[in-house]
Amino acid sequence: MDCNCVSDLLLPPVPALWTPGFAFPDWAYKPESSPGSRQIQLWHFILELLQKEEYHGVIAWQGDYGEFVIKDPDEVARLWGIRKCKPHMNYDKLSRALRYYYNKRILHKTKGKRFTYKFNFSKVVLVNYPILDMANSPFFLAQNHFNGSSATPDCSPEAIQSLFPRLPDTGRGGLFDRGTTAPGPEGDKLRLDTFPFLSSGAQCYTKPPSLLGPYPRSPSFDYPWGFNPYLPGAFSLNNCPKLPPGSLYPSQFYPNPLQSSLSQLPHPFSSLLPPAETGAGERGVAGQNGGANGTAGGQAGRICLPPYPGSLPLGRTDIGNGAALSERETAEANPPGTGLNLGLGAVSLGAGNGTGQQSPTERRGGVKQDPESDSDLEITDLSDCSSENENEHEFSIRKDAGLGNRPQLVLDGKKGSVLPPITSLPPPVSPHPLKSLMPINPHPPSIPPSLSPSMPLHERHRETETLKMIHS
DNA sequence: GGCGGAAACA
DNA sequence: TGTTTCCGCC
Repeated sequence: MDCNCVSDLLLPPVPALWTPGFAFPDWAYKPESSPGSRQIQLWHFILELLQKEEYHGVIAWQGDYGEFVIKDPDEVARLWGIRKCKPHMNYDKLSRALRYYYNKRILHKTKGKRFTYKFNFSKVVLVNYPILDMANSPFFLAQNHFNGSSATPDCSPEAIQSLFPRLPDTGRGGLFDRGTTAPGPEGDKLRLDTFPFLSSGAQCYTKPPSLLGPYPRSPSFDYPWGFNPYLPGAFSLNNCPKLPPGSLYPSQFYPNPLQSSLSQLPHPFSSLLPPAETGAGERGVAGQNGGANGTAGGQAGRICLPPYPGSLPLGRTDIGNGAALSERETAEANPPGTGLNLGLGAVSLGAGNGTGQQSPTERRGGVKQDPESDSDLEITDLSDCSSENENEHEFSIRKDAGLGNRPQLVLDGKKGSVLPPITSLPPPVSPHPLKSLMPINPHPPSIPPSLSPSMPLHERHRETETLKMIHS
């Protein structure tokens, strides 16, 4: 018998990149960091409850940033038990599981306050999040605030390294190049050979080319942390927990996304910026300076836009610039199926929908909330629980209503992007990712025929000399 | 209530 | 690996 328990039902029916609302992206289910398991983890379940207004009676943010109080421990335990098909779950067991997070520094207890815990968001985000978006994550940026001091989050190379355990340890093979420069802001550089998508030959860029259109992914890189930056939405802001407008999260904890530039980050992320980086508007210009060889002044780790002057419909993927686009603008710039809108999606919070909300008490009857809901938080009755993963299919092409019945690519149990219609795919024009940054149908360059590469060199030279004479 | 050890489990 | 279960201790 199928398990009507929520272990399957709660998984987003579509890649979270596409899921509107304050849904957690795929990484929240940790398929990468928990190989072989797509089961929801407790900390994420807690976050889910916290983001649902209807559960504010049982659990809610309270006190310092990241701090929450379990108002109804039994109910939270019951919900968790439902989710995990553990009918005998209770708060004692749940709290033991929460204590398990202490060591992992995902959570810690607020001493002196009953049933009160506090998230270490920097850890939560870091563990699951690619480094660049993490840098732009309001959770991460707000870490300073909720630490209750001006202390910076632990961004030491050791800390970063510890968060990417699959990478080789620090040192020559580590995340950071050390030893060649003195300690300090310039002392430890993210190694570009560890992040091939940051250096990629002669130039550098901030966008995974997949966001700009398909291209032949060859040669393929090995991404040691299991995160492929070329996967759709890998760098998308939509791929990180969204700031629900008017939501559970006090607005003062979330800086204006326009201010959420890397420059706000402490070392070592600040070193990722080109010098004198001030605003998103100048990003492209700065990018031209640093785009020539992937370094700036011999320093590694600069991130810059390619020196392509044309506007790119990048939507929200621009670091520090993405929020400048409204959802509508984003949607218009990247209509579905173009292959350009990967990682984009409407964002709204369930808390604001004002319709169809059920209290936890109402849910106890096992009535599933809004079947059309994108939310993965749909608590159902335990009575049909039999197994946890019977409905999981590791390899499949599935159709989901939310995607207009377009087939969704599912590889190795990991949901991928929606396959755009074949007709929408631009021709694979270049094996090099950067080439995809160029317009698909660029205007023919207005260069004199003498500079045409098809002309033999000596003829070109002669033509050039002729032109010089004419000009003089 | 809160903590952590330990064993079991999937 | 991430819990779940049990337990003794504070």
